[in-house]
Amino acid sequence: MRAKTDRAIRLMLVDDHPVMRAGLANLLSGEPGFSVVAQASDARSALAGWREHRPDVLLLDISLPGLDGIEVLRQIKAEAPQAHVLMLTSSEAKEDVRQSMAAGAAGYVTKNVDPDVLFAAIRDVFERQGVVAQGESRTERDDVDETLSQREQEVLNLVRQGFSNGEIGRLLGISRRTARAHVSAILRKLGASARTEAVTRGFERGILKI
Amino acid sequence: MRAKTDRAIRLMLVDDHPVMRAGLANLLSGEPGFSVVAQASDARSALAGWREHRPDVLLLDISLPGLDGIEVLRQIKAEAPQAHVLMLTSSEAKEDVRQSMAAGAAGYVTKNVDPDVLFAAIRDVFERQGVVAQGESRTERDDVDETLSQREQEVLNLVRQGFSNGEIGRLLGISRRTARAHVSAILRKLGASARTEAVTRGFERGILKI
DNA sequence: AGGCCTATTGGCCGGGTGGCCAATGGCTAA
DNA sequence: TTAGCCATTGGCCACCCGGCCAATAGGCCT
Repeated sequence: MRAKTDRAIRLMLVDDHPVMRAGLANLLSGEPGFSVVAQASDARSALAGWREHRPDVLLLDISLPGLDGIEVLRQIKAEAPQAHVLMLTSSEAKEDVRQSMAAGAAGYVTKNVDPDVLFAAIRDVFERQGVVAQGESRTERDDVDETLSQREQEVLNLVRQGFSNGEIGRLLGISRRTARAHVSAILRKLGASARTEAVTRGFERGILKI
Repeated sequence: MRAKTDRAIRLMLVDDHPVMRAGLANLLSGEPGFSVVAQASDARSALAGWREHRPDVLLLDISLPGLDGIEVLRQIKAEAPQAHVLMLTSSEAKEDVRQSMAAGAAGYVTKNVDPDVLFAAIRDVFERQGVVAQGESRTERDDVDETLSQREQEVLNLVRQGFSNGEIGRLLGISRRTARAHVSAILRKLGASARTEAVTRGFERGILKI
């Protein structure tokens, strides 16, 4: 089932949890065909390490100190569109999946899949390129996925801070009425009956981050 | 630095991420003095496995499908108060630390510590018993820690769902005015200026869970 | 016993909320 | 080009919010 070359697949791991990184490195090193050539725990060193080692496949976590993992992905794809990046994260939020795929991830695997699935995903990403093995999600809901516009996300981030419509208007340089219109759109799209519930939905869907 | 006995410390791992579990098991097995005797990925099998194997130290994650890891901890301490349980989780929320320690955890280690620290924590928990190696937290804030009362948490959980004070009153069988009083207390304790912000703070502090 | 926290309830009131009506211009996918 | 979404703005209006005033009662710690 493997490609023609028998060189091990050169991997780089990026995860902000040393325990997870060490465990993963151990796990992958024990699997024939894989070779962990670099590791990083934050965005800056992830980019530096990737440029230096140019791994065959980059395993990228989303929650990182400093820059977002997705932001790292964007930068890497910007300078090397053919890069193979496999998102490996705990986040089951649709929003993260959506953004990752939009940013050019070769795959998206949650940490609640079996190691075998991860191995297979890595091989697939390396050889064929593609594959979105997403794993079971227990928090996922099958809501209609109404995406918030840029402006609406901006407004939601002010709503979560407790700002009133008037304040939001002032902060964004628009009228109070317009802020209200955005909030109404947010409520409709998130299926919320009040701004308070909209904030909750925002967190649940991964639109808002802690 | 080790105890008098040279038997390996018998460990049980509970984490809902197979990748993390496998990695941890690998990592710990490679370290002399540790022996992983059992693993579990959910609350039910965690309790069953613990009863069967009675490990020297239980490494317990908090986010689990079904019951909370803290709930598992409570049940275990209820039937075996001398049990050594080391919380090993990604959560840096004060609330989780507080509840874990209150429930009798022997230690609390976040996954963003180095493996060596984890090893040391396990040994300490086993031998001396105690130790709260908590690791750096990047989201942690140095707020005053005003704890919400039971009733207030109950109210906050209704607030997050978008209920009005009147509805909360009806749902809890109290007057609208009383619900308001609780909300006011919540706002004061969380340093929020509006219920919307209170919800955000709730998520940030780990009082509310996604 | 006195102090402090919690839970409970009341009224007054300025300001905020969100649904409904309706309108404009820009941009994009079909 | 036509349809649809997006961002923008306006008024009307019933209802909700949260601060401030004040009060009663139980529990717990000193």
